[in-house]
Amino acid sequence: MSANSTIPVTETSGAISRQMILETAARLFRHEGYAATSLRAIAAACDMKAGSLYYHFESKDQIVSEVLDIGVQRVFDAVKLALEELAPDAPLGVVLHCAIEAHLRALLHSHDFTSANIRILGQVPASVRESHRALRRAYESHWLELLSPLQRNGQIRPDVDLQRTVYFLFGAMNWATEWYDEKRFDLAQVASEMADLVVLGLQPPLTTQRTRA
Amino acid sequence: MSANSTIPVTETSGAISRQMILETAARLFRHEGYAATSLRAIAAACDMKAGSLYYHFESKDQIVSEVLDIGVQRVFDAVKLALEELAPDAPLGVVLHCAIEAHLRALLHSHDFTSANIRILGQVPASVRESHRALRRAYESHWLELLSPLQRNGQIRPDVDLQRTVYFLFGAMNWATEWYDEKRFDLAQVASEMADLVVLGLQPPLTTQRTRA
DNA sequence: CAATTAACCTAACAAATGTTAGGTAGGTAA
DNA sequence: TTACCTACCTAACATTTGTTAGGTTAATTG
Repeated sequence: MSANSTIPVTETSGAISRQMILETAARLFRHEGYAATSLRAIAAACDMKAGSLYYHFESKDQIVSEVLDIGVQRVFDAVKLALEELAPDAPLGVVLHCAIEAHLRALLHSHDFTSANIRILGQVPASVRESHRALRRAYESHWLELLSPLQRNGQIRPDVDLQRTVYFLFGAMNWATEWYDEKRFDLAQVASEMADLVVLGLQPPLTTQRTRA
Repeated sequence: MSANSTIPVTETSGAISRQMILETAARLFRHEGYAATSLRAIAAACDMKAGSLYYHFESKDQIVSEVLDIGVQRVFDAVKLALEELAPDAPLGVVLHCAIEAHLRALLHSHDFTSANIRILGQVPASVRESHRALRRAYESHWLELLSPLQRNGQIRPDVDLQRTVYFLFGAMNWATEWYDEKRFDLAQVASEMADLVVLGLQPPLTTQRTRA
């Protein structure tokens, strides 16, 4: 944390390596799974040897633990940032579309951390999963607090259970890691369709379309 | 396949063992993941030794391959069976509720095969995943053929992309393996809420509720 | 210059892995 | 009884695993 006066932006070589290890681990975890990704494979992809990883991390558990946390944090930050740019009285459709697109973009485009998170959460040791749960809960709560005023507002049917709705939404979004292909789909359009489905439903409107609540 | 005239229903002891191995493997795969589940662990849970598994199966790949196929087939059969009991002109809400509940029930209650399927699909060797894909495609198509006439019917908005809708639905349903707890939730109610969300959407109806299309 | 430190490597360890070859107890059939 | 077959077991194999102890090199610091 000490300021370097001569070389201002350069991180230490160790911090760079550490970052590369995490990114490599995330990529391998995502594609091969947790147990199938060996420390030797991670090290080799970083042009290192397995033993050297222990200079930066205490154990494999610690590596995967950081990967998991970074994964949620990235989506969390992306969604928060996107929502901050909205007007405070933005209607339900706009809010959901914005949040969904931010989540999907962080999940599918930006980094391997988020995809890895979803894929391997069920495979890591219980202790790792346990210590990771608080962050996931916090992200879940953020969505609840996003929808809650909109229901009090009358923009969401009062008989809708928001907790379950968030589960459904997370499922629909996170499942995209299984089928989304950036060559075949347009992310913005996928986000629009998902928001429309959730807000409007499948059934056609009963009255003329230009009605305003 | 030869008929046994004296003991009619009894399967051979080998077939019973084979079945037990598959069920045990499904349970362990589901909870521990693919790579973390050793043949010795599967064998021990069956009161056997690892080498004996090779009397019934050629390899670990073959075991996991059968587990995957059984997993999809169970949901497939359950959904088909449930839909057969519906009137051919049943409205969208009823059809979806019926199919969703059948899928969720097979996924969450009946067996470990379906949960294992979702959890470990991304971890198995590519060759196994490849040979398993046809069956998954078939199940996906079944849902498409379920919704397609309803859209031609006018019960689904014409601008909805059904392919994407099925993806969203699968995600919402399959994600339930991550949060569903049979002590805390009622499966029938969860299915109802999900069907309502997809059919009606979150927003309140614009006109009086007793309108009929 | 000497001393120190950061960032690796080498080489090994005990344990666990999928898999195989060959053996064996118990029932069935001739 | 004899022969055979089913359904296992034993014991080993070659790898691979996470992890550790100790060594090495280059840069930095005093």
